[in-house]
Amino acid sequence: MAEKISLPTAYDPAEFETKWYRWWLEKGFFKAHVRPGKKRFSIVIPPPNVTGALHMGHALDTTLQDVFVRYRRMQGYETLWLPGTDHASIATHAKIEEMLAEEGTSRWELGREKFLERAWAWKEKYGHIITDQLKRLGASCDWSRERFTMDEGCSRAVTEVFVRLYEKGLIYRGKYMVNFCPGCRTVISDIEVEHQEIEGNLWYLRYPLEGGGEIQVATTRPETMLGDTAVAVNPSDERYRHLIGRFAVLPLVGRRLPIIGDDAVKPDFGTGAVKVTPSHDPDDFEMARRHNLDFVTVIDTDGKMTEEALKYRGLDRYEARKAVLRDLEAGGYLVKVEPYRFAQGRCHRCDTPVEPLISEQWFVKMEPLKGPAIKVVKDGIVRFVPERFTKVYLNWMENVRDWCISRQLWWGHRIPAWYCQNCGKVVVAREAPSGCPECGGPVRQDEDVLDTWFSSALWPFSTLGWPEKTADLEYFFPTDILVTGYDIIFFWVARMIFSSLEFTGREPFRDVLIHGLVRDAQGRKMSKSLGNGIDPLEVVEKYGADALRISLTSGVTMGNDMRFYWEKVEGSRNFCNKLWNAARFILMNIAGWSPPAKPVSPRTLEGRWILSRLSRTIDRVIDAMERFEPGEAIDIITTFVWDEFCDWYIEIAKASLKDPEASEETRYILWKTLETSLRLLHPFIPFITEEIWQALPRPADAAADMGARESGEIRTVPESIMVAPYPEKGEFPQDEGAEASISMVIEATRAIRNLRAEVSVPTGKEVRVVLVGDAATWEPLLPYIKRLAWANPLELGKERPRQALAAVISGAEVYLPLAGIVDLEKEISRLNKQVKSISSEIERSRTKLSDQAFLEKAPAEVVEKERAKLEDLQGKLARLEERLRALGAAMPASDGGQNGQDSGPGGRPRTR
RNA sequence: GGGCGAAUAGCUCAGUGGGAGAGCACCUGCCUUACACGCAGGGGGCCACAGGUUCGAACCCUGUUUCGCCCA
Repeated sequence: MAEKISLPTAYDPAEFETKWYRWWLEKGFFKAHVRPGKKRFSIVIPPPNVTGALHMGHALDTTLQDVFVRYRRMQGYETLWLPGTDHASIATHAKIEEMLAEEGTSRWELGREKFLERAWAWKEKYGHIITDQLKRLGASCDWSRERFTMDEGCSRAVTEVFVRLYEKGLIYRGKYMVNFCPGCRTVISDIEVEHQEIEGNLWYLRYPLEGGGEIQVATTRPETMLGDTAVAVNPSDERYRHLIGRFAVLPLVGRRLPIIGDDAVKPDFGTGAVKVTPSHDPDDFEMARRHNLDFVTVIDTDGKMTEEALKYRGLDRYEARKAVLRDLEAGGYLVKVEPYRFAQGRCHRCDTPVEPLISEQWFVKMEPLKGPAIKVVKDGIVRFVPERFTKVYLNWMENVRDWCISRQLWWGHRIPAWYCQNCGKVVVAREAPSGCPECGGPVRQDEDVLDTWFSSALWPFSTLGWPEKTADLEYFFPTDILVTGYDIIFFWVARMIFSSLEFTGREPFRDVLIHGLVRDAQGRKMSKSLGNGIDPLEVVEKYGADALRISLTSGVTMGNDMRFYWEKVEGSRNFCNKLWNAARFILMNIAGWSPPAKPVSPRTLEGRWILSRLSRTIDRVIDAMERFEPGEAIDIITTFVWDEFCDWYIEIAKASLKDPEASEETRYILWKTLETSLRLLHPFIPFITEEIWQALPRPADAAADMGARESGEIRTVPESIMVAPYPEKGEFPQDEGAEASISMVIEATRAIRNLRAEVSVPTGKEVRVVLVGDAATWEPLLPYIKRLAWANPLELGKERPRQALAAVISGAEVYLPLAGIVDLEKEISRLNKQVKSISSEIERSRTKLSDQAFLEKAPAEVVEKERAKLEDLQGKLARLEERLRALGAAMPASDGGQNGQDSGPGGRPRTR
């Protein structure tokens, strides 16, 4: 065994990933500059929660963004990817409160000021964790522009927006039915309520009528009966119509309840008569306003019963339910209980059942804002990719209700409203007023903060300096694309659109790329409670960031969910290893060689072929990228690199390198194809491509080859692949002749390899092969086939060896002569099998070509293709049958046309 | 109740009008000095079902079934 120099034969991403990231940062390649007049590409990151840790969703979102960012940057766009984090009001609040609870204290005990100190300390300590994790993935963000939703600039934008909306009458304060989450201890907006079907009960209650009789009502929430102020029926309901205008008496309480008629009552629900609790049900709230009913609040914001609940006061709402039911039953008011499925509203964040309550809150009036937000999408100025999400967006926007923006929390942007302690005047202002402008009395600021999404709605322009007219805003806004998951279209995307239109007069971005969720291998959502989440950093450590990036993009369709599989990561890593080893092979063979300054036009067949294939690959990749289909783009490149470059070109090149005539060109082609493939791949797998690219030799005058392609701008030699130009269409010539020839080489090689496998001739072992075909056509191809099929000697013969295995290909036959060991019977049956399958294909093709309608209506090129196919098949069949005859086989009862050559395309249809 | 998506090889998924594909898994043979994280070869599919449009349908239309998601 010859000594082997111990080169790293397998690729080890841990060796270089962090090194290159640090270097890119040092070099300032991520930094964007305002260059008026230059084409630019900008994008803002969906800011992850400061408190969070990176999960697969972030990894997917980040990878997709980085792919587009690096692609455009290489294409010469001045590219800004603005990073940052979100203060995540409720989520952070919960974390801090949890921490305080562990210390045995609470936010109430600490007070607002101290609480905020703790929160900021937490943010300073942990806020960079998630951004550091993004760096591990290779995110090429401009970190010099990193923002935080509660930093000074963003906070100023928030105040400005609030004040302007208030002054325009688009923000108002009022007492309405809102969703209160007893778990988070704050009001939440409509979209933060998740409706969940649960198995509950429907209780039938008997309410005595004044003046005798009774009326039965059904409810899923008996404890709220303490707050009833009416009983309602549908006015067209014959059963109850006569009762409208009379009164019922509320059990346990004794209140007089008017019986009213309202169309909102569904006659088929329960008994058709419903109790009306205006303070604790949104529908009842509306009904109460229509009928001027009283409001009695029996549940407070802790989820406990109020004074109005009389003897039940202080009880938790579910305890109260038990107590009320017990008393109702004791009083004979409970008629029956039925199991009943209904939708319960739960808090998006903590899953606690929300409590509908009447409360004074701040709202954004949506009616005037929604029109432009609908128009900009309908007009195609903002486009959703995939397109189907347009409908989701429009449907929501068209039915949007006013947005409750105040939250009973401390961590966040405090509402810029002050109340006069004397006259009660409300002052909304950019700066804290020193006193009441009306009466000079002392003022106190509103205790509440704003919904987290209020600030993130401004993200694309607040981060660029709005409301100032900054150079960044001028140059980089509107941004180009937004990449995010379908789960936050309403929370975030929609709100950015109307906010941006209102305050900048422009759309915040042009294309909204919506991706799906990363699920676990069983298709379940990854979640903390299930414990089925996969830490992206663990994947990076085991397989490298590049492998993770491939497995998150490859074969994935925008908008569809995907599953995470370790096997897929492994396969992705295997591709990296393949690329690595191809590079090793090439580097070994071009050691000491310098690439020429100018592109070389290849003269060898294989050189013309691979550049042609490369050229087609570039076309397809660019098309896929422009259609926002990165999953398709990466597959196109990997297939080219693995299946064409490595499996065929490099194998051919092993011989060409030894040929003095071809070796110089072969080195060039190896280098050029690798170098171009690396640039194609860079947006997807930045680390390994940089590592290899840096090891490649550069042309003496690289600018001539790779730079200076944009008129008016002379580029210096790129220092890094990330600022090297992305391959362009038309960069390499396409050569149909070379492609056709190499296709023949491949077909012949495969046919021979099949025959070898048929008789277990091991790979690499040389055997004699005879090829029968047109000499002028095949002669130049023989050297390739000889090597690739280990066919030696490979004879271009006229004689067909009898003792041989045969295969028929387009325009030739190949024979594997094996004197004495060919089992004639077996060979005949093998060939007969092929006759059968070809015959049936011929049959199908003929039927098609004899169909007058097809000939007339199908496009000429389709018909022509079909004719060529039939001709090829018939040629193959004729030669197969000839072979069978030569072997002395009885002709099979094949119907494929013994005179294949005679029955031309479109020949008379055969009937049977 | 309304809307959307999915249904294609054992598994995970590509494929939007013209010869059913990939990766993994499986079977056979190879450590052919770039790569065993590999090479060569192979098996495997009434493209959910029923209609329709079309010369031609996995693909377009209608309906049905199953699963999932969103909205109310």
